[in-house]
Order: sequence, then structure tokens, then C-alpha cells
Amino acid sequence: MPTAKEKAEQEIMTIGVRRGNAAKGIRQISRASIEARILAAAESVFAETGFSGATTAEIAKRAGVPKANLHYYFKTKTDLYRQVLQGILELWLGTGDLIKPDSDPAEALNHYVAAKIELAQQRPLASRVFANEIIHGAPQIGDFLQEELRDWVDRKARVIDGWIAAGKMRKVDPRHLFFMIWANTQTYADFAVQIAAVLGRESLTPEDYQLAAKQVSEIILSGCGLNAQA
Amino acid sequence: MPTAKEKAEQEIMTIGVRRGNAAKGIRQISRASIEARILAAAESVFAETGFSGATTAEIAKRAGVPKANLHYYFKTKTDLYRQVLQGILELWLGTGDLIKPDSDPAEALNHYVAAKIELAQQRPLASRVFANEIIHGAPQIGDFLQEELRDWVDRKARVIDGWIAAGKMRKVDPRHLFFMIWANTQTYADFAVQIAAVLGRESLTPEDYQLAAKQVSEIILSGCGLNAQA
DNA sequence: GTCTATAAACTGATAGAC
DNA sequence: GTCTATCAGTTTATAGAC
Repeated sequence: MPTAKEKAEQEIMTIGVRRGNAAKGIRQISRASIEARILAAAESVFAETGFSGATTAEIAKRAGVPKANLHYYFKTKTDLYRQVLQGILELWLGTGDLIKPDSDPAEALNHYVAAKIELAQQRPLASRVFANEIIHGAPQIGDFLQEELRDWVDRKARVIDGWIAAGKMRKVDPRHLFFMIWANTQTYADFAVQIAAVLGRESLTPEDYQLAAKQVSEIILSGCGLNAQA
Repeated sequence: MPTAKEKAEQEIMTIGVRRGNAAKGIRQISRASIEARILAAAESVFAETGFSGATTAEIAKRAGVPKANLHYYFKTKTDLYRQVLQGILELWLGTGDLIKPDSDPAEALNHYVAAKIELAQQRPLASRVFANEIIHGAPQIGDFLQEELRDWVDRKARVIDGWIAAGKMRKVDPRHLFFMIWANTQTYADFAVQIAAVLGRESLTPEDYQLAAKQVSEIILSGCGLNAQA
């Protein structure tokens, strides 16, 4: 028979804290952890079935909370979806830090491709939720694309144009170069099922991702008149 | 006031033929045209909202037929979806005909990229329905990927390995080369909203597709140690 | 804060008259 | 073959007891 203290801790671990049996600090930690569990569950369900196909019942089930609680923490299914997307967008813009004027072009682009492939391997669900949102017209993040993302690409494009003007690489359209890199890396997350099927595997192996990063880097760098990296 | 004949023709054009007012031949043509309209409407709705988000009511509305008739021509929503996919797959394998042993590698790959970009431009909805299906685990076309598509890629990979062995191009992994080409071309259909937003446009222009085809071809061919085409 | 029960709205599919 | 009316099953969201 568990003590009252053990029972309370069990509740913190599993379904959160009931009012009155935990200090404020612990309650906040617990609340944050419940929200994190719901967000993680939501990401997986949205990735598998898209926004419309996802049900709050399934998300709640995977998060291990009653459906009513999900609606207590996130008012509507759309609110939950928006917050999942928000987390993904923050992940996205974090890469590409090495693309700055005084970097070596080959090193910077190689690093960017590797980081994006790494993300495809580590967070394929996030990539799929994002891809699904864009394919269906970006109803929730259209503003982000036209503002933050466009600004980000404009800044990076200026860097690349600078490299070209300095004779450090072949003349290419910098924006379409980014479209190429995004497509080539994200495809290993979004289309993993197709790629695995063509390779005759159940799922992609670490070696597949490694070869993908190597070849994508080589072809794109070479296409930009740069030497491949070790 | 329309004559009886005009009225009958109008019905053929709009909702098909009622029993008794058309010969068998005309009825069959009409039936095919109704099915084609439903399939086209279904493609657009599936592309916009995915399988789960699509409603048979919306598809019927766009096709200009009562919902019950849609279920008369296509028993279930899944049946309709499968037939839409079927048409898309046939479209897909048609390209790549020039990738055969005695072709010039640069010409063949350039032609393949151009054909795929052309398809992205002409049939973006088809590309999005396909992408949506793959992202969500290919529940309906998993078999196609493991059989027909895998065989197709195996055959083409042998051709490319032959070109490499003959010293006609740099050594690359042929399968990952296809993944690159698919990703780079289909992204202009699937992610058109994102690309247009980054380019600051309402939608992509013919010049955008032309530049895309040119740059994708240049970078991939150069990356394969081949000279760019005119 | 948690959870059961249920309201309110939607959707795929069909019955049955024409 | 066509079409209106409707059923049966889901699904989002909330009320209200604890």
C-alpha cells in the first residue's frame, strides 16, 4: 500500500498534480511536463494523419491524459496544432548560423546540409507536420512564410551574393539554392517511407542518412563550383 | 426557351444523362465524362485538405453532382481516392524514358529534370495528393512503392552505374541521385506556397519554373561531372 | 485541476421515390 | 440513372460532479 507521499509523487509522474497536494513550484513543473507530453503526442498524431485526420481523443490517449484535460490545457484542436507548429518553426530557423559573410562557403554550406539532414533524422515527425501544413496551403503559418522566413532568406541570399561577387563560388540563384537544400534534406524525413521502399528496407538506417548527407553535399557544393568537404 | 434537344445536351454537359433520353453510345461518353469530372474535383479537394479533410460533399459540389451520385459512381471515399492515386502513378512512371544505356547522360538527366519540373508546373495538385499519401505512410500505395517503383529505380540505377563504369560521369549513388531529382522538382509543386512567399509573389510564374529547371539541372549535372545543357 | 457523461455538429453512406 | 431525405457513426468541445 503506497504512502500518501508516494501516491502524490506517482500522480506527478503520470497525470499531474491535483489542487492542494503540491507546492506551487512543483505544480508548475508538472503542468509544463503535461503540456510537453500533449505537444509530443500531438506532433506524432498530426504527422501521421494530418490536421483533419488527427483526433483529440487519439492525442489524449497517447499523452496519457483524459480528453477533457487536453481541452483544459489547450482550448481547441487548432490552438494545439498552432503551438506544435510554433515549436517546429523555432527549430527551423536555428540552423544556418554559419552562413555569414566571413565564413568559408564550402564549409558553411556543407555544415548547413549536414545540420538539416541531422534534423530530418532526429525529428522526422516535426518535418512531416511542417510539410503537411505547407502542402495544404499553409493556412496557419502563411504569415510566418511571408515575413520571418522571407527575411531570413533575404539576409542569407545577400551573404551568398557576396561570396559570388568575391569570386568564391560560381554564380547561382541563392534563393533557389535554398529551395534545393531544403528539398534535398527534408525529403529524407517527409518521404522516408518511399525512400526506404526503394532501398528495400523496413526503415532508413544511420548509414543511409550518412550517405545522403555526403552525396547531397558533394553534388550541391560541386554544382556551386566548390570543393567537397572531408 | 431551349428546345428539347438543347436541354438534353445541356444535361449531358452538366449532370449526365437521364434514363431514356440518349442512345447508349452517348450515355457511355457521358458516364465517362461525369467520372472524369468527379476525379478532377476529388484531386483538387484531396490536394487541398488531404484524405481525412476531404468531404464527399465538397467533392460532389465541385463536380456539380449530388452527393448520392458520387457514391453511385464510386462506392466509397476510399475507392475514389485510390482511383485518383492510380491516375497519378501512371503519370509518374511515364517520365525518364531517355534514361537508357545508349543515351548521353547529360542529355538524359537534363531531359528528366525538365520533364519533372514541367509536371510540377502542369499538375501541382497531383503532386500534392501523392506527397500527402507518402508523408502519411503510404497506406494505399505502399505496395506500389515496394514493387513497381523499386523495380523502376533498380533498372534506371543499372543504367547509371553503366554510365559511371564507362567513365561517362562521376561516381555517385544512383538511387540517392533519383531521390535528389524527385525532391528538387516536386518541391516546386508541393511547397509552391512557401517558395512563392519567399520570392515575394502571389504565385509562381512561368519564369520561376524556367529558372528552377535551369538551376536544378546545372547543379545536378555539374555535381555529376557533366557539362550543363543549352 | 481532474474526469465522466453528454451535447452539438458533421460526415460517409444508403433507402427509396422518381 | 438521378436525387431528396435521413440514418448511423464520429468528433469537437463542454457541463458539472468531485
